[in-house]
Amino acid sequence: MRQSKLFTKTRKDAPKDEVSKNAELLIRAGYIHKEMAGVYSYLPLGLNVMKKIEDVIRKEMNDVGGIEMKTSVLQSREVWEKTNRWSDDVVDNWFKTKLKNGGEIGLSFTNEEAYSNILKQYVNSYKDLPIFPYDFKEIFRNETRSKSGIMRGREFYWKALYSFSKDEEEHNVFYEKMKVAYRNIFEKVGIGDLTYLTFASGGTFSKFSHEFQAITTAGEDIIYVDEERRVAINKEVYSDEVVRSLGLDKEKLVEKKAVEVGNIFTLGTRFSEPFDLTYKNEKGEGRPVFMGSYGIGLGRLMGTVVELFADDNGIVWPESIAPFKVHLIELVSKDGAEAVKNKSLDLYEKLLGAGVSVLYDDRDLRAGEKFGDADLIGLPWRVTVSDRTLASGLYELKNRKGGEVKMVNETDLFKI
RNA sequence: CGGAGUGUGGUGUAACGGCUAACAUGCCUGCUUUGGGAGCAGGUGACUUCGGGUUCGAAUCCCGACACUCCGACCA
Repeated sequence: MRQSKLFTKTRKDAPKDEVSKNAELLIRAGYIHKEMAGVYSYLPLGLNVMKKIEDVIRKEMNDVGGIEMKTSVLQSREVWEKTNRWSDDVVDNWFKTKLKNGGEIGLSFTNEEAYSNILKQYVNSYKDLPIFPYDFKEIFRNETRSKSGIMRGREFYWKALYSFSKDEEEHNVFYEKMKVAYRNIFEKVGIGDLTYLTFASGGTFSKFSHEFQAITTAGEDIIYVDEERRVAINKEVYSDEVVRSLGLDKEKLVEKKAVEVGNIFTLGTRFSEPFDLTYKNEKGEGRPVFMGSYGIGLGRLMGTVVELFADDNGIVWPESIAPFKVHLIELVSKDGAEAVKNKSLDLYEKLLGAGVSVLYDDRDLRAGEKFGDADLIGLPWRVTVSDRTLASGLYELKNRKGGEVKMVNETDLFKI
């Protein structure tokens, strides 16, 4: 896209009401707009990143058999009363509102009820299972204190998948697949090395749930990491007994701050029972469906990536989720303006033709400003066209992450 | 929800209880300049979050509300 058409602008000053690095940079670079504490609008660049993250997750979910759908944001009181989670005494962070006729409804704050209620209508036989529906959706939580920029909001976008299996055994097979799928996701968005499968409290149906914790001081959780085995224990369940039961060596565990970028959880029959979500087995006997839940907060993931890779000059996106792959900078001088513009436009169109996403800085600004913006916005590759490059017949290519600059011809540019 | 702090042009800041609320940046005009946020000139833009109070006089002091940030509790 032409940057002259991008209505957002960068700013030099950090917003005074943000301390967290992710929000500060994302606002300065024009990715997001703060509406209120814990609530952000996603501007064109920000939405672009969210979509990229969404695509990465969607692919992995589909690969393990996930089927995408979308549950409603407005939630019925009746449905939630079945699991005893409507009352504010039980769930204290509901956003609730009223219908004109006086009926009370809630804004979705998680999806177990919605899925169980829907699936009850379609699951009758063992032949219908297992199934793995999921959605991407806005979730609302009336947090008493939101913080850390987009990493903990009152409104956030997540992916939630629910598994519906015949029994625990079948569930476990899928659960293990999801561990792999999640690992792939975090690998692809560039935080694989820093993300640890973490044992956390499991609730009623399993000893542990599993969190994916990315190491960052911006995180809110404390975990104990075993570097060799690539696993960790959340402080909330940490004890000598747990360490022993997992076969870990207490001496090797290192305490780290981390952020939970995903979690997978065995629900068992906790939701299927109240909804009477059962199926008939081969013998015609009714059996409760065995469930699991698998969530990833996309905004939090985006914020985590910013926190982990940003440098003093701005954001540094991994290629997989950068809003554009290339930042094409044209630097026009008085004499060669037309030649540079023609060459830039030509390259812009060739790149687009080759399927490369490009942010083309066609604005009439000075070099320093354009470079500063490019660093702040953080696209992986910066290509500069100017009198100089024209004279050499080469392009200047700079890698945002490593910072190395080289002059390349068009063929090599396209190779890279 | 407990504790602490803050609220001033679009943005970031300044202003002892006392002149027409200042500076920077942004934005607009013109000139000049063109490889790391240049320069000059002119211009635009704030009833100082809201509501009360004290005072001859309030951005400034007091009370209340709201908002935002941080620490804690809680949570993906």
